[in-house]
Amino acid sequence: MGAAAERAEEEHEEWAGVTPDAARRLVGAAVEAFAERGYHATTTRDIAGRAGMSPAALYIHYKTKEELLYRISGIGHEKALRIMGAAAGAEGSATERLRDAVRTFARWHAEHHTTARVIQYELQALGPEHYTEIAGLRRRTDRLLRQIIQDGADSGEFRADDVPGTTLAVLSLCVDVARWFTADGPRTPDEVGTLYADLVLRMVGAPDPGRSTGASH
Amino acid sequence: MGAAAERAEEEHEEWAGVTPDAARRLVGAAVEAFAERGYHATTTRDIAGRAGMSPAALYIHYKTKEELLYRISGIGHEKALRIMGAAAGAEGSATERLRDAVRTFARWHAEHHTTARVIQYELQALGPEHYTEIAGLRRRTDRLLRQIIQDGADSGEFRADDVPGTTLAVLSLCVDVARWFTADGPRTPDEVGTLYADLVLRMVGAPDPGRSTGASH
DNA sequence: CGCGCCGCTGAGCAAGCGCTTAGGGTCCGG
DNA sequence: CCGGACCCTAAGCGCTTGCTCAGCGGCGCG
Repeated sequence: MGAAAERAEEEHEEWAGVTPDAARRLVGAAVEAFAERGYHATTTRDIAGRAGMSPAALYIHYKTKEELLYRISGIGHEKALRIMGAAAGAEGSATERLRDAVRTFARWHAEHHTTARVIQYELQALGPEHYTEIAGLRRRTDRLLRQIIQDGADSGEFRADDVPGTTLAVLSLCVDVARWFTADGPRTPDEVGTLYADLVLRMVGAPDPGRSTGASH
Repeated sequence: MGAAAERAEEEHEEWAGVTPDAARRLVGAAVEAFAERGYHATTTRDIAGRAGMSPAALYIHYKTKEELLYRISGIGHEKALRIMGAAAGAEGSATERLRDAVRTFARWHAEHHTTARVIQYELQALGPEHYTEIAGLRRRTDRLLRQIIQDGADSGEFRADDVPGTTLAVLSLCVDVARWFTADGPRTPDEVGTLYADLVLRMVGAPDPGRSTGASH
């Protein structure tokens, strides 16, 4: 399966793993609503309404409104972790892996900016034990990226005096895409990914000639 | 007045311009609460309680809870704009101005991370006309930074193929400091500012030798 | 001392919240 | 034809929310 087909499949139904159908419609509706107004400003009546059901129907599939957020956060962060893992586990130099990591990670945050906004900015609304569980996924993502940067620093490809600080900055940069990105903006998710990969490679002082050609059309 | 004295004065009373005393205590309490739990999850009873008053006292000084957020946003974004303006208006090369801009802007977002979190991440809770007014301040800040980067690109100091995109990334990086920074973390606001200035200068391909010496103490 | 004013409180209202419960369709195996 | 499993809805419960209002205490002024 080619990269394009793979991406199309991922995109087609982001919540394909959620069954039955009504439960899936509810997650979709909740993501939309949470991203637009925030978790606390969203009512269960609003979510149910968007999914085309009565308010009570929500509670057949989810115990509480918080559980909905928890499911969304879990699925989303697992996806983010898999994206980072694919880039980190690939073969190639630290430069190549970092470029791929930033490009795909930033692109995902743009493409799925509603989901990403929810899972990155509404975390504090989770209950304590759900929060720590999700925070664990985040830490694993963080460690994967840090390892790439550490590898590049060790091999001399990168000039990174402060590896944890640089990791933090790169992650912060990618995650924040979810905050400002809109589908009607001037940039496509692909362009954001490419731009960010270029910027980050320069940020870590990677050798320059490998830069891609930028926006192409 | 030296830089240290100036910073100490700014810090001493962030809301010094707000009178009378009770109104100032309310803004302080509101910023604290909004930053911790978010605007919608914060109750007027909580704000009043933190300020040591009854819930009704809030409405003597502010018409609505939203007006409190509006005042906070206004003061905060004006401060952010002044910081960026000071760096942009200073004399020196684009490199020097960009370093100064990123250093002070990121440092402010770390030092006043509670305020910054509120003004940067709770904007959507503002009413429509208050929102557009605050968005205007943000656009002015954005333009100041873009001009610095444009100057550097024009003079050949920077290699920035995509000036608006680079501006967006730099701003995003600095703003997002407010999300992850905590006072008990491993980095001081000063260190964050210095680190970020170094990272950004490399990101725009500025000549390297000007890098500062990093953490100093 | 007396009076008005300003800042504040105690009590509470209407509305909206998350969530529950009793019951009604619709389908399938027998 | 029946009976129950499965989804769903209408109605509404208890509670909290943003906000209001009548009234009170202490201060400055005459």
